Amino acid sequence: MPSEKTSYHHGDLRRAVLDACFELLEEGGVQAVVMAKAARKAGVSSGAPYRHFKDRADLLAAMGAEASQQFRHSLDAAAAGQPGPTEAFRAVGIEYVRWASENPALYRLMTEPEVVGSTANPEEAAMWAGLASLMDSGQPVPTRHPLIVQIAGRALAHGLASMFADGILPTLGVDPRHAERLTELVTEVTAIGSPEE
Amino acid sequence: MPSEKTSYHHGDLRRAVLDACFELLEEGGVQAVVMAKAARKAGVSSGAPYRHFKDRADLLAAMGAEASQQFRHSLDAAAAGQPGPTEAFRAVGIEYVRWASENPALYRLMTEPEVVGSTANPEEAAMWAGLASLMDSGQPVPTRHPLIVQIAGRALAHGLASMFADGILPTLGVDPRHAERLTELVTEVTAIGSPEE
DNA sequence: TGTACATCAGTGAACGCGCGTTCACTGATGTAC
DNA sequence: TGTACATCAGTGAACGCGCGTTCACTGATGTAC
Repeated sequence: MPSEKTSYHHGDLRRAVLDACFELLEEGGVQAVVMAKAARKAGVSSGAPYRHFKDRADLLAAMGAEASQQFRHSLDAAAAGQPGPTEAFRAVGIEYVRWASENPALYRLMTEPEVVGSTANPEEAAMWAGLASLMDSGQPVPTRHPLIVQIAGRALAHGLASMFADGILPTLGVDPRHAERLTELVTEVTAIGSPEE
Repeated sequence: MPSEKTSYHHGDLRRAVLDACFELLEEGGVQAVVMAKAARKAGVSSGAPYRHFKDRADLLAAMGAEASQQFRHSLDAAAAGQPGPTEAFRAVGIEYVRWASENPALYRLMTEPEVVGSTANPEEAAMWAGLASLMDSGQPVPTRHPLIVQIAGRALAHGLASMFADGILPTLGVDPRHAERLTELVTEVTAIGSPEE
Protein backbone atom coordinates (compact mmCIF):
# COMPACT_ATOMS: atom_id res chain seq x y z
CA MET A 1 0.00 0.00 0.00
CA PRO A 2 2.96 2.37 0.30
CA SER A 3 4.29 3.82 -2.96
CA GLU A 4 6.65 0.86 -3.14
CA LYS A 5 5.00 -1.89 -5.16
CA THR A 6 7.06 -5.01 -5.38
CA SER A 7 5.07 -7.89 -6.70
CA TYR A 8 2.43 -9.58 -8.70
CA HIS A 9 -0.48 -7.20 -8.77
CA HIS A 10 0.42 -4.22 -10.78
CA GLY A 11 -1.64 -1.53 -9.16
CA ASP A 12 -2.77 0.32 -12.23
CA LEU A 13 -2.18 -1.87 -15.21
CA ARG A 14 -4.89 -0.22 -17.24
CA ARG A 15 -3.00 3.04 -17.07
CA ALA A 16 0.34 1.35 -17.75
CA VAL A 17 -1.01 -0.43 -20.83
CA LEU A 18 -2.50 2.76 -22.19
CA ASP A 19 0.76 4.60 -21.68
CA ALA A 20 2.63 1.83 -23.45
CA CYS A 21 0.16 2.00 -26.32
CA PHE A 22 0.59 5.74 -26.69
CA GLU A 23 4.31 5.16 -26.99
CA LEU A 24 3.77 2.53 -29.65
CA LEU A 25 1.39 4.86 -31.44
CA GLU A 26 3.98 7.61 -31.40
CA GLU A 27 6.54 5.28 -32.91
CA GLY A 28 4.52 3.71 -35.69
CA GLY A 29 0.90 4.74 -35.92
CA VAL A 30 -2.22 2.78 -35.06
CA GLN A 31 -1.10 -0.43 -36.66
CA ALA A 32 1.93 -0.43 -34.40
CA VAL A 33 -0.18 -0.70 -31.31
CA VAL A 34 0.04 -4.42 -30.87
CA MET A 35 -1.42 -6.15 -27.85
CA ALA A 36 1.58 -8.31 -27.06
CA LYS A 37 4.04 -5.44 -27.45
CA ALA A 38 1.98 -3.18 -25.23
CA ALA A 39 1.86 -5.89 -22.59
CA ARG A 40 5.58 -6.48 -22.72
CA LYS A 41 6.21 -2.76 -22.55
CA ALA A 42 4.06 -2.53 -19.45
CA GLY A 43 6.12 -5.34 -17.96
CA VAL A 44 3.33 -7.85 -17.97
CA SER A 45 2.40 -11.04 -19.76
CA SER A 46 0.61 -11.09 -23.08
CA GLY A 47 -2.81 -12.03 -21.77
CA ALA A 48 -2.91 -9.53 -18.94
CA PRO A 49 -4.36 -6.56 -20.85
CA TYR A 50 -7.51 -8.57 -21.46
CA ARG A 51 -8.39 -8.08 -17.81
CA HIS A 52 -8.86 -4.40 -18.61
CA PHE A 53 -9.87 -4.25 -22.25
CA LYS A 54 -12.33 -6.52 -23.99
CA ASP A 55 -10.29 -6.60 -27.15
CA ARG A 56 -8.06 -4.47 -29.31
CA ALA A 57 -10.90 -2.36 -30.63
CA ASP A 58 -11.88 -1.55 -27.08
CA LEU A 59 -8.34 -0.52 -26.24
CA LEU A 60 -8.15 1.68 -29.32
CA ALA A 61 -11.43 3.30 -28.41
CA ALA A 62 -10.08 4.06 -24.94
CA MET A 63 -7.04 5.68 -26.50
CA GLY A 64 -9.25 7.69 -28.81
CA ALA A 65 -11.31 8.84 -25.88
CA GLU A 66 -8.26 10.06 -24.00
CA ALA A 67 -6.93 11.87 -27.03
CA SER A 68 -10.29 13.51 -27.65
CA GLN A 69 -10.49 14.67 -24.07
CA GLN A 70 -7.04 16.14 -24.17
CA PHE A 71 -7.74 17.89 -27.46
CA ARG A 72 -10.98 19.23 -26.16
CA HIS A 73 -9.39 20.60 -23.01
CA SER A 74 -6.83 22.44 -25.10
CA LEU A 75 -9.53 23.98 -27.27
CA ASP A 76 -11.64 24.93 -24.27
CA ALA A 77 -8.68 26.51 -22.57
CA ALA A 78 -7.85 28.51 -25.68
CA ALA A 79 -11.40 29.80 -25.90
CA ALA A 80 -11.74 30.51 -22.21
CA GLY A 81 -9.08 33.21 -22.07
CA GLN A 82 -10.73 35.34 -24.74
CA PRO A 83 -12.82 38.51 -24.25
CA GLY A 84 -15.51 37.75 -26.85
CA PRO A 85 -16.88 35.04 -29.12
CA THR A 86 -15.08 36.27 -32.22
CA GLU A 87 -11.75 36.18 -30.46
CA ALA A 88 -12.65 32.78 -29.10
CA PHE A 89 -13.34 31.48 -32.60
CA ARG A 90 -9.97 32.75 -33.68
CA ALA A 91 -8.15 31.27 -30.73
CA VAL A 92 -9.81 27.90 -31.16
CA GLY A 93 -8.82 27.74 -34.80
CA ILE A 94 -5.24 28.52 -34.02
CA GLU A 95 -5.10 26.13 -31.10
CA TYR A 96 -6.63 23.42 -33.26
CA VAL A 97 -3.78 23.53 -35.72
CA ARG A 98 -1.14 24.02 -33.08
CA TRP A 99 -2.30 21.04 -31.09
CA ALA A 100 -2.41 18.81 -34.16
CA SER A 101 1.05 19.85 -35.22
CA GLU A 102 2.43 19.11 -31.77
CA ASN A 103 0.55 15.86 -31.35
CA PRO A 104 0.43 14.45 -34.86
CA ALA A 105 0.05 10.86 -33.74
CA LEU A 106 -2.87 11.69 -31.49
CA TYR A 107 -4.55 13.79 -34.13
CA ARG A 108 -4.26 11.03 -36.67
CA LEU A 109 -5.59 8.55 -34.15
CA MET A 110 -8.71 10.62 -33.67
CA THR A 111 -9.40 10.76 -37.37
CA GLU A 112 -8.67 7.08 -37.97
CA PRO A 113 -11.71 5.23 -39.29
CA GLU A 114 -11.01 2.39 -36.83
CA VAL A 115 -11.47 4.79 -33.95
CA VAL A 116 -14.02 7.18 -35.37
CA GLY A 117 -16.60 4.47 -35.86
CA SER A 118 -16.29 3.02 -32.39
CA THR A 119 -19.38 3.19 -30.25
CA ALA A 120 -17.16 2.68 -27.22
CA ASN A 121 -15.95 6.23 -27.57
CA PRO A 122 -18.52 8.83 -26.58
CA GLU A 123 -15.78 11.32 -25.71
CA GLU A 124 -15.11 11.86 -29.33
CA ALA A 125 -18.61 12.76 -30.37
CA ALA A 126 -18.74 15.11 -27.39
CA MET A 127 -15.52 16.74 -28.50
CA TRP A 128 -16.70 17.48 -32.02
CA ALA A 129 -20.01 18.73 -30.70
CA GLY A 130 -18.19 21.04 -28.32
CA LEU A 131 -16.07 22.35 -31.14
CA ALA A 132 -19.11 22.98 -33.30
CA SER A 133 -20.80 25.03 -30.63
CA LEU A 134 -17.64 27.03 -30.02
CA MET A 135 -17.57 27.84 -33.70
CA ASP A 136 -21.23 28.69 -33.87
CA SER A 137 -21.09 31.13 -31.04
CA GLY A 138 -18.03 32.79 -32.45
CA GLN A 139 -19.32 33.64 -35.88
CA PRO A 140 -19.02 37.21 -37.13
CA VAL A 141 -22.31 38.97 -36.91
CA PRO A 142 -24.11 39.01 -40.25
CA THR A 143 -22.98 36.12 -42.29
CA ARG A 144 -23.77 33.47 -44.79
CA HIS A 145 -25.41 30.26 -43.64
CA PRO A 146 -23.66 29.48 -40.33
CA LEU A 147 -23.14 25.87 -41.31
CA ILE A 148 -21.04 27.01 -44.23
CA VAL A 149 -18.77 29.08 -42.05
CA GLN A 150 -18.48 26.32 -39.54
CA ILE A 151 -17.50 23.83 -42.19
CA ALA A 152 -15.10 26.19 -43.87
CA GLY A 153 -13.35 26.82 -40.61
CA ARG A 154 -13.20 23.23 -39.70
CA ALA A 155 -12.06 22.16 -43.16
CA LEU A 156 -9.23 24.65 -43.21
CA ALA A 157 -8.20 23.71 -39.70
CA HIS A 158 -8.44 20.01 -40.48
CA GLY A 159 -6.59 20.50 -43.74
CA LEU A 160 -3.69 22.30 -42.12
CA ALA A 161 -3.73 19.96 -39.16
CA SER A 162 -3.57 16.80 -41.20
CA MET A 163 -1.02 18.25 -43.57
CA PHE A 164 1.13 18.85 -40.53
CA ALA A 165 0.35 15.46 -39.07
CA ASP A 166 1.11 13.66 -42.32
CA GLY A 167 4.29 15.58 -42.89
CA ILE A 168 3.07 17.08 -46.15
CA LEU A 169 3.95 20.62 -45.25
CA PRO A 170 7.69 20.02 -45.00
CA THR A 171 7.42 18.64 -48.55
CA LEU A 172 6.13 22.03 -49.63
CA GLY A 173 9.08 23.72 -48.07
CA VAL A 174 7.15 24.95 -45.08
CA ASP A 175 9.21 25.35 -42.00
CA PRO A 176 7.55 24.50 -38.69
CA ARG A 177 8.35 28.07 -37.69
CA HIS A 178 5.85 29.29 -40.29
CA ALA A 179 3.13 27.52 -38.37
CA GLU A 180 2.24 30.60 -36.39
CA ARG A 181 1.54 32.66 -39.47
CA LEU A 182 -0.31 29.84 -41.22
CA THR A 183 -2.66 29.29 -38.41
CA GLU A 184 -3.72 32.91 -38.68
CA LEU A 185 -5.47 31.87 -41.87
CA VAL A 186 -7.97 29.96 -39.85
CA THR A 187 -9.05 33.26 -38.47
CA GLU A 188 -9.45 34.89 -41.79
CA VAL A 189 -11.75 32.23 -43.05
CA THR A 190 -14.21 33.67 -40.59
CA ALA A 191 -14.53 36.65 -42.83
CA ILE A 192 -15.53 34.48 -45.75
CA GLY A 193 -19.09 35.07 -46.69
CA SER A 194 -19.50 38.13 -44.56
CA PRO A 195 -19.87 41.22 -46.78
CA GLU A 196 -18.22 43.75 -44.45
CA GLU A 197 -14.67 43.78 -42.99
CA MET B 1 -4.64 -13.29 -80.89
CA PRO B 2 -8.31 -12.64 -81.65
CA SER B 3 -10.31 -11.10 -78.83
CA GLU B 4 -11.16 -14.62 -77.69
CA LYS B 5 -8.56 -15.73 -75.15
CA THR B 6 -9.13 -19.21 -73.88
CA SER B 7 -6.20 -20.51 -71.96
CA TYR B 8 -3.20 -20.28 -69.75
CA HIS B 9 -1.52 -17.01 -70.55
CA HIS B 10 -3.69 -14.26 -69.42
CA GLY B 11 -2.84 -11.56 -71.89
CA ASP B 12 -2.75 -8.61 -69.55
CA LEU B 13 -2.58 -9.87 -66.03
CA ARG B 14 -0.94 -6.74 -64.75
CA ARG B 15 -4.00 -4.76 -65.74
CA ALA B 16 -6.37 -7.40 -64.38
CA VAL B 17 -4.61 -7.50 -61.02
CA LEU B 18 -4.65 -3.72 -60.71
CA ASP B 19 -8.35 -3.63 -61.54
CA ALA B 20 -9.02 -6.28 -58.93
CA CYS B 21 -7.03 -4.28 -56.40
CA PHE B 22 -8.98 -1.13 -57.09
CA GLU B 23 -12.16 -3.06 -56.41
CA LEU B 24 -10.75 -4.33 -53.14
CA LEU B 25 -9.65 -0.82 -52.26
CA GLU B 26 -13.14 0.48 -52.92
CA GLU B 27 -14.61 -2.16 -50.65
CA GLY B 28 -12.32 -1.89 -47.68
CA GLY B 29 -9.47 0.57 -47.99
CA VAL B 30 -5.76 -0.09 -48.43
CA GLN B 31 -5.56 -2.84 -45.89
CA ALA B 32 -8.17 -4.76 -47.85
CA VAL B 33 -5.94 -5.02 -50.87
CA VAL B 34 -4.57 -8.46 -50.20
CA MET B 35 -2.33 -10.23 -52.67
CA ALA B 36 -4.15 -13.57 -52.61
CA LYS B 37 -7.56 -11.97 -52.93
CA ALA B 38 -6.49 -9.82 -55.82
CA ALA B 39 -5.08 -12.87 -57.57
CA ARG B 40 -8.24 -14.89 -57.05
CA LYS B 41 -10.34 -11.99 -58.25
CA ALA B 42 -8.26 -11.80 -61.40
CA GLY B 43 -8.88 -15.51 -61.87
CA VAL B 44 -5.31 -16.50 -61.31
CA SER B 45 -3.25 -18.38 -58.75
CA SER B 46 -1.83 -16.71 -55.68
CA GLY B 47 1.74 -16.50 -56.89
CA ALA B 48 0.98 -15.11 -60.30
CA PRO B 49 0.97 -11.38 -59.43
CA TYR B 50 4.63 -11.65 -58.46
CA ARG B 51 5.45 -11.92 -62.15
CA HIS B 52 4.32 -8.32 -62.48
CA PHE B 53 4.94 -6.73 -59.09
CA LYS B 54 7.98 -7.17 -56.93
CA ASP B 55 5.95 -7.18 -53.76
CA ARG B 56 2.90 -5.63 -52.18
CA ALA B 57 4.53 -2.25 -51.72
CA ASP B 58 5.34 -2.18 -55.41
CA LEU B 59 1.73 -2.97 -56.28
CA LEU B 60 0.46 -0.26 -53.95
CA ALA B 61 2.83 2.22 -55.52
CA ALA B 62 1.52 1.31 -58.96
CA MET B 63 -2.00 1.92 -57.75
CA GLY B 64 -0.98 5.23 -56.27
CA ALA B 65 0.62 6.22 -59.53
CA GLU B 66 -2.55 5.49 -61.48
CA ALA B 67 -4.70 7.36 -59.02
CA SER B 68 -2.35 10.35 -59.16
CA GLN B 69 -2.42 10.39 -62.92
CA GLN B 70 -6.18 10.26 -63.03
CA PHE B 71 -6.46 13.01 -60.44
CA ARG B 72 -4.01 15.14 -62.29
CA HIS B 73 -5.81 14.74 -65.58
CA SER B 74 -9.02 15.88 -63.96
CA LEU B 75 -7.34 18.95 -62.52
CA ASP B 76 -5.63 19.78 -65.80
CA ALA B 77 -8.87 19.40 -67.68
CA ALA B 78 -10.64 21.70 -65.24
CA ALA B 79 -7.95 24.35 -65.63
CA ALA B 80 -7.72 24.02 -69.39
CA GLY B 81 -11.23 25.20 -70.12
CA GLN B 82 -10.78 28.51 -68.31
CA PRO B 83 -10.16 31.95 -69.83
CA GLY B 84 -7.59 33.19 -67.31
CA PRO B 85 -5.36 32.07 -64.46
CA THR B 86 -7.69 33.30 -61.73
CA GLU B 87 -10.57 31.33 -63.15
CA ALA B 88 -8.26 28.36 -63.53
CA PHE B 89 -7.31 28.56 -59.87
CA ARG B 90 -10.96 28.59 -58.97
CA ALA B 91 -11.83 25.69 -61.23
CA VAL B 92 -8.95 23.60 -59.96
CA GLY B 93 -10.01 24.12 -56.37
CA ILE B 94 -13.55 23.08 -57.11
CA GLU B 95 -12.51 20.13 -59.18
CA TYR B 96 -10.11 19.03 -56.43
CA VAL B 97 -12.90 18.67 -53.94
CA ARG B 98 -15.36 17.24 -56.44
CA TRP B 99 -12.92 14.55 -57.54
CA ALA B 100 -12.11 13.58 -53.99
CA SER B 101 -15.75 13.34 -53.03
CA GLU B 102 -16.48 11.14 -56.02
CA ASN B 103 -13.40 8.98 -55.59
CA PRO B 104 -12.94 8.85 -51.84
CA ALA B 105 -11.05 5.57 -51.88
CA LEU B 106 -8.58 6.83 -54.46
CA TYR B 107 -8.08 10.11 -52.66
CA ARG B 108 -7.39 8.35 -49.41
CA LEU B 109 -5.01 6.02 -51.19
CA MET B 110 -2.98 8.96 -52.46
CA THR B 111 -2.65 10.43 -49.00
CA GLU B 112 -1.86 7.13 -47.32
CA PRO B 113 1.60 7.17 -45.72
CA GLU B 114 2.29 3.72 -47.18
CA VAL B 115 1.91 5.13 -50.67
CA VAL B 116 3.15 8.68 -50.17
CA GLY B 117 6.57 7.54 -49.10
CA SER B 118 7.11 5.14 -51.96
CA THR B 119 9.99 5.95 -54.26
CA ALA B 120 8.39 3.69 -56.86
CA ASN B 121 5.80 6.36 -57.48
CA PRO B 122 7.14 9.40 -59.33
CA GLU B 123 3.67 10.16 -60.72
CA GLU B 124 2.61 11.40 -57.39
CA ALA B 125 5.35 13.94 -56.90
CA ALA B 126 4.68 15.15 -60.42
CA MET B 127 1.02 15.55 -59.62
CA TRP B 128 1.57 17.70 -56.56
CA ALA B 129 4.15 19.76 -58.39
CA GLY B 130 1.68 20.30 -61.23
CA LEU B 131 -0.96 21.37 -58.77
CA ALA B 132 1.38 23.80 -57.09
CA SER B 133 2.26 25.49 -60.35
CA LEU B 134 -1.40 25.75 -61.32
CA MET B 135 -2.04 27.48 -58.03
CA ASP B 136 0.92 29.77 -58.36
CA SER B 137 -0.03 31.02 -61.77
CA GLY B 138 -3.60 31.59 -60.68
CA GLN B 139 -2.97 33.86 -57.74
CA PRO B 140 -4.78 37.20 -57.56
CA VAL B 141 -2.45 39.97 -58.50
CA PRO B 142 -1.00 41.72 -55.46
CA THR B 143 -1.04 39.35 -52.60
CA ARG B 144 0.55 38.12 -49.51
CA HIS B 145 3.44 35.69 -49.74
CA PRO B 146 2.40 33.33 -52.56
CA LEU B 147 3.35 30.28 -50.55
CA ILE B 148 0.79 31.25 -47.95
CA VAL B 149 -1.98 31.49 -50.48
CA GLN B 150 -0.96 28.23 -52.05
CA ILE B 151 -1.00 26.48 -48.74
CA ALA B 152 -4.26 28.03 -47.66
CA GLY B 153 -5.91 26.89 -50.85
CA ARG B 154 -4.50 23.46 -50.66
CA ALA B 155 -5.30 23.07 -46.98
CA LEU B 156 -8.92 24.06 -47.47
CA ALA B 157 -9.22 21.80 -50.49
CA HIS B 158 -7.53 18.94 -48.68
CA GLY B 159 -9.62 19.54 -45.58
CA LEU B 160 -12.90 19.43 -47.48
CA ALA B 161 -11.71 16.56 -49.61
CA SER B 162 -10.69 14.37 -46.74
CA MET B 163 -13.75 15.24 -44.72
CA PHE B 164 -15.76 13.98 -47.66
CA ALA B 165 -13.55 10.96 -48.12
CA ASP B 166 -13.70 10.05 -44.45
CA GLY B 167 -17.41 10.54 -44.26
CA ILE B 168 -17.14 13.29 -41.66
CA LEU B 169 -19.36 15.73 -43.49
CA PRO B 170 -22.49 13.59 -43.31
CA THR B 171 -21.90 13.54 -39.55
CA LEU B 172 -22.21 17.31 -39.59
CA GLY B 173 -25.49 17.10 -41.39
CA VAL B 174 -24.03 18.08 -44.73
CA ASP B 175 -25.86 16.66 -47.65
CA PRO B 176 -23.79 15.66 -50.67
CA ARG B 177 -25.90 18.13 -52.63
CA HIS B 178 -24.32 20.95 -50.65
CA ALA B 179 -21.00 20.00 -52.13
CA GLU B 180 -21.29 22.44 -54.97
CA ARG B 181 -21.72 25.42 -52.69
CA LEU B 182 -19.01 24.28 -50.30
CA THR B 183 -16.44 23.96 -52.98
CA GLU B 184 -17.00 27.59 -53.82
CA LEU B 185 -15.22 28.33 -50.58
CA VAL B 186 -12.01 27.12 -52.11
CA THR B 187 -12.30 30.01 -54.46
CA GLU B 188 -12.84 32.55 -51.78
CA VAL B 189 -9.75 31.57 -49.93
CA THR B 190 -7.92 33.06 -52.86
CA ALA B 191 -8.99 36.44 -51.67
CA ILE B 192 -7.41 35.87 -48.30
CA GLY B 193 -4.47 38.10 -47.81
CA SER B 194 -5.19 40.31 -50.79
CA PRO B 195 -6.27 43.76 -49.62
CA GLU B 196 -8.59 44.57 -52.53
CA GLU B 197 -11.55 42.59 -53.93
C1' DT C 1 -6.70 -11.01 15.79
C1' DG C 2 -6.96 -15.29 13.15
C1' DT C 3 -8.79 -18.51 9.88
C1' DA C 4 -11.45 -20.08 5.57
C1' DC C 5 -13.01 -18.95 1.44
C1' DA C 6 -14.26 -16.23 -2.66
C1' DT C 7 -12.62 -13.14 -5.91
C1' DC C 8 -9.62 -11.29 -8.91
C1' DA C 9 -5.16 -9.89 -11.45
C1' DG C 10 -1.56 -11.70 -13.90
C1' DT C 11 0.98 -16.06 -16.09
C1' DG C 12 2.65 -18.28 -20.05
C1' DA C 13 1.79 -21.60 -23.27
C1' DA C 14 -0.87 -22.63 -27.10
C1' DC C 15 -4.15 -22.10 -30.95
C1' DG C 16 -5.55 -20.48 -35.20
C1' DC C 17 -5.98 -17.23 -38.78
C1' DG C 18 -4.67 -14.19 -42.41
C1' DC C 19 -1.39 -13.11 -45.23
C1' DG C 20 3.09 -12.11 -47.90
C1' DT C 21 6.35 -14.57 -50.24
C1' DT C 22 8.95 -18.56 -52.27
C1' DC C 23 9.75 -22.45 -55.16
C1' DA C 24 9.95 -26.42 -58.09
C1' DC C 25 6.93 -27.31 -61.64
C1' DT C 26 4.30 -27.18 -66.19
C1' DG C 27 2.37 -25.56 -70.18
C1' DA C 28 2.53 -21.86 -73.82
C1' DT C 29 4.98 -18.69 -76.82
C1' DG C 30 8.71 -16.92 -79.63
C1' DT C 31 13.02 -17.47 -82.15
C1' DA C 32 17.01 -19.51 -84.69
C1' DC C 33 18.18 -22.41 -88.14
C1' DT D 1 7.35 -24.93 -93.28
C1' DG D 2 9.16 -27.68 -89.56
C1' DT D 3 11.95 -28.79 -85.62
C1' DA D 4 14.74 -27.78 -81.21
C1' DC D 5 15.41 -24.95 -77.69
C1' DA D 6 15.15 -20.89 -74.63
C1' DT D 7 12.19 -17.97 -72.33
C1' DC D 8 8.49 -16.74 -69.82
C1' DA D 9 3.70 -16.65 -67.51
C1' DG D 10 1.00 -18.97 -64.43
C1' DT D 11 0.34 -23.16 -60.92
C1' DG D 12 -0.53 -24.62 -56.39
C1' DA D 13 1.39 -26.21 -52.39
C1' DA D 14 4.00 -24.90 -48.60
C1' DC D 15 6.52 -21.98 -45.30
C1' DG D 16 6.82 -18.77 -41.81
C1' DC D 17 5.65 -14.76 -39.36
C1' DG D 18 2.96 -11.61 -36.70
C1' DC D 19 -0.65 -11.20 -34.10
C1' DG D 20 -5.27 -11.40 -31.52
C1' DT D 21 -7.37 -14.19 -28.37
C1' DT D 22 -8.20 -18.13 -25.11
C1' DC D 23 -7.50 -20.98 -21.18
C1' DA D 24 -6.22 -23.67 -17.22
C1' DC D 25 -3.33 -22.16 -13.75
C1' DT D 26 -1.28 -19.65 -9.63
C1' DG D 27 -0.46 -16.33 -6.40
C1' DA D 28 -2.33 -12.15 -4.00
C1' DT D 29 -6.04 -9.55 -1.88
C1' DG D 30 -10.31 -8.70 0.54
C1' DT D 31 -14.15 -10.20 3.39
C1' DA D 32 -17.14 -12.84 6.66
C1' DC D 33 -17.27 -14.82 10.86
